[in-house]
Amino acid sequence: MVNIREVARAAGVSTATVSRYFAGQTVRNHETISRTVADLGYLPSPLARSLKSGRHHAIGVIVPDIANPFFAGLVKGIEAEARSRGYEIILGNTDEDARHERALVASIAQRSDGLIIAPVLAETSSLFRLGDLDIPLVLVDRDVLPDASVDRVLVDNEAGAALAVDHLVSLGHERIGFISGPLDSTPGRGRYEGFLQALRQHGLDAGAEYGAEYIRVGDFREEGGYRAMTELLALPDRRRPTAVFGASNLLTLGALRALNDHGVSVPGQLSVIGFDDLSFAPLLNPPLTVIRRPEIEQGATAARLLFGRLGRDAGAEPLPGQRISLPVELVVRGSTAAPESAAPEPAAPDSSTLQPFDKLRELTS
Amino acid sequence: MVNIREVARAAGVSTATVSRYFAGQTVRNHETISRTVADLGYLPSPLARSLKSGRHHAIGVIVPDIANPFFAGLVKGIEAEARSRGYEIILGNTDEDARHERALVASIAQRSDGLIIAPVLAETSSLFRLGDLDIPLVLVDRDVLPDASVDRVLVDNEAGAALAVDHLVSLGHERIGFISGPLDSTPGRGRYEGFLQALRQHGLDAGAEYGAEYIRVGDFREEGGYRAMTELLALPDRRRPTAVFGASNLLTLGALRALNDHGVSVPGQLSVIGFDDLSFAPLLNPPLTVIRRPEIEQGATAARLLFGRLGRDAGAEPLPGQRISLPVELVVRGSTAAPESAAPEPAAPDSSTLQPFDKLRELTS
DNA sequence: ATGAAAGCGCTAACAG
DNA sequence: CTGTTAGCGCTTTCAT
Repeated sequence: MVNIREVARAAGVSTATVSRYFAGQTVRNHETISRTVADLGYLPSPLARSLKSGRHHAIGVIVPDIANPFFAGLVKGIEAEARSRGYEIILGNTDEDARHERALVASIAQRSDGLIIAPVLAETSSLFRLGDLDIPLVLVDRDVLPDASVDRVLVDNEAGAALAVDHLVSLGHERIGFISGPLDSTPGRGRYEGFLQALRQHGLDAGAEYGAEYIRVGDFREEGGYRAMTELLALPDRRRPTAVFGASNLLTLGALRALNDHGVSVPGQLSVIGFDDLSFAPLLNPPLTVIRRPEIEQGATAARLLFGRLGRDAGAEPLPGQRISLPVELVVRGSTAAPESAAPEPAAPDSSTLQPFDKLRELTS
Repeated sequence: MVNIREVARAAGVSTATVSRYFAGQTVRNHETISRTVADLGYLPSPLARSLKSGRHHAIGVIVPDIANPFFAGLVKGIEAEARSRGYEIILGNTDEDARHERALVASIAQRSDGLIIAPVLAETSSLFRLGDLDIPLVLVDRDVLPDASVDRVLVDNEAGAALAVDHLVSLGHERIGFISGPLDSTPGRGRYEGFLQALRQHGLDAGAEYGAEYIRVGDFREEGGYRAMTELLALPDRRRPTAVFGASNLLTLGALRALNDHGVSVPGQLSVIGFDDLSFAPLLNPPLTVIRRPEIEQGATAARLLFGRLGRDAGAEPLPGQRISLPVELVVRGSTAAPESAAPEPAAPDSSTLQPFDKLRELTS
């Protein structure tokens, strides 16, 4: 690797002049230097520059699972925004593991100028001390800290859940199952609260009894969705829900799989709506009705927030932590419809309808 | 940021001793140093270390589209493997743009010890000079270079395509459409060749005429799949294919969307098989039969190959470029079945069958 | 406009 | 085992 000294020597100037040349300052031997640089194929070492300047020109991005389409989209949005400013992306995948996350944050924070992180779902107590970081931080998707000095990009989970309930109620549903995410995470909690509140607003029972029957709380994984749906299907026939709201894409996918396996037709026997759109949601069986949130935009927004802080002088007065809430929208596709009882021809449940639920008991025992 | 000098002073030793302490060498004042480091919260600067050692402890990963599930899985596999060795991942997203790719390679190569790249699909001439890089390189998924000194991790595209054809032929199909990727890319070309060869092996016509009718060549994007499928559907009824093989996940998804839009039932009127599995393929309408290749494993393999090179002494004799081909497998789900004509009751095509194709002409005009 | 020189934080001879 | 010192490649005063 050719360095600045060799260039300086070959061009007959000092290293300082070559450095100034690269800084865009006017130098006498512009031409000579330019040619020498090209001849030697010289490139300034980013490492040495960083050591001198104290800036890495890189930002860290830490997500729970890059293979989850939501986070992949998030990263894509961040990458584009960072790249356009000449910044590198250092990627970390926590696998939804708090210990792992702590290690990643420690390691990546040392090599970047700022961090965007979608924190692991876990008790607050087990969380790394984000406040200890000495670089700017932007939290995405999940809000885990009371610390006022970090930015956050979230979506209006309450409004999203309410949108889902409104939609189902307007179709005539009254027994609505809810497959919830963990309540100690903001998305999980927010969608849960939004669900209950919307239910009450529609004058539907949302008491403890309702919760015990129709609400299943789990993690955000597909397996949890499968299990929750299976449990809901196991309810006595007359009390089983006519619609189900899945609190995340994976949860909903799991529920769909359970429905498939148990031969329950959607939306014929049961309507399904999910939180989070997916590129392939229109191709699902049936096309999935969802609450959509803009994942790429969420990433881009987080990046812009971060660069806003990075651009400020070190001496400037500290910005208070911003909290940006992105809007969600209802996308109606084929998986939601009026409940059977509300159909024009209220066909008495025949054996083919009942069978899946009977079969179910064996499966869940 | 506290540095090594402050630690040395506080502990009453020289910086060299502190450095040795961190290198795991035996030092007299182990205890004192350990305590001082903890008190001051000292962490060695990776930047300074790298400048000194010449190693970044980071590898670059460049993919065409991180939001594509295949590449997301690939990155996940690489990340896990790198992380377990204490290496950082620097991520680049080319958006399938050769110019963009060149810039990314130039930028990322300067900040990492090795590169794993799934190259953009483009004419060879427009490719960056990978040979010019002075760090190890592993090519994944797509093979673009004659250069013998780089490693490659690919899958057996020919065998995969043959697997798909075998499956369709065994079901009784004889007019098989093929939605191909670009022929100037190895995956595109390989699957194309495999398709044709398998056809011939089954004694089916695979001449120029066949190609003109049943083979549609495009890019690897969903939109291309949609268009190709639309064109295939526009063929005169008696000559239209009874099955279609999509050369990539996006291509197949696009084809499925076209089929949906035109009201063609799958596999009733047309069987569909795709290259690349997807986590949600079982949930598609209908569950998609695919040729599966292991994306996470492909990423992990690429990373292992790269670290194999990184671990070698600079002086060691250069390893020849390895070429690892990972196996593919057929996963039969619901989107493939015997053709209509082979069904027990060969129902004469009625208007409902014809309609979509008639409607089609308007749409494609 | 330019060069000499100091220094970012660390490691590795070298001499003890 | 330990301290002194040079130096990784660059930028930036400080003079000139």
